[in-house]
Amino acid sequence: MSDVEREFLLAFWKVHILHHASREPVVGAWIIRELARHGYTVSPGSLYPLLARMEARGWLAGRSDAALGPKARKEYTLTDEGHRVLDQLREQVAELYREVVLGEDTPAPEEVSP
Amino acid sequence: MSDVEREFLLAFWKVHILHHASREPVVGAWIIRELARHGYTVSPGSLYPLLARMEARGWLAGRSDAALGPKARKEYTLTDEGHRVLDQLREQVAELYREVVLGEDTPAPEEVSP
DNA sequence: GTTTTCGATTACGGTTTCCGATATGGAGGG
DNA sequence: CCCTCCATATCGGAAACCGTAATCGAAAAC
Repeated sequence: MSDVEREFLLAFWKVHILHHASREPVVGAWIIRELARHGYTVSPGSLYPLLARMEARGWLAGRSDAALGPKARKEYTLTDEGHRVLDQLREQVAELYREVVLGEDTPAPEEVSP
Repeated sequence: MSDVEREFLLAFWKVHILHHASREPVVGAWIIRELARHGYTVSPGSLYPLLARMEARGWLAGRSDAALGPKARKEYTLTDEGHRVLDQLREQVAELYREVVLGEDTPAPEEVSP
């Protein structure tokens, strides 16, 4: 696995999840497979509570075939609130990209050395 | 404060810290002020342990005037290992930017719908 | 028809990280 | 000597993450 600490990757994965959920429904097991394809490991015990938290926060809407019981596959889509959060995340990512990757300084009038 | 959840912001802030530390020494109190200037709040109880963890991981090198005791201001600079991690983070941020902000799909031959 | 396997999610106890308020050390000023 | 300021350290509680194992229902194998 990459040497980049998981706590960075986790945040990036979360943004990915919201991004993918904005385009088509996502499924927990699919996310696990996708991350594995990119060489990452995320266990069910980490991912499903994360999806549940995002649903609890109103960012994702989950639906499954109730006739198949509590462990039927669950599809998550982005809600309006989730879209709003994703839009803000896009701005944050763009700013991070400009500053950290492109090396542009955010114009801050009172920025001084520490 | 922004509506974007702190857990995203935290990861972005960490990247910022490493980025700034790669250019000039950073100080804990300065980071707190800078974040406050952008409307964010991070308390000492969160920041200093974070800086200590980054130092423990070998990403930051801290130095202070030992004559001033254990609570003298401490300047952190990026180590070689920290540079390596930052380089990888830049790649991750660039990829996230391409996919989530620009909307480009990463070319994945076997990518299928969930 | 029964057993086994598979896909997907849930459960659980432990670890790590975050949180905010408060405490602390030393310098500097009155 | 006391007070203020700067900067960091401390602390207990809460939240998030971790990985393994368990569980549910469908499908396949016997």
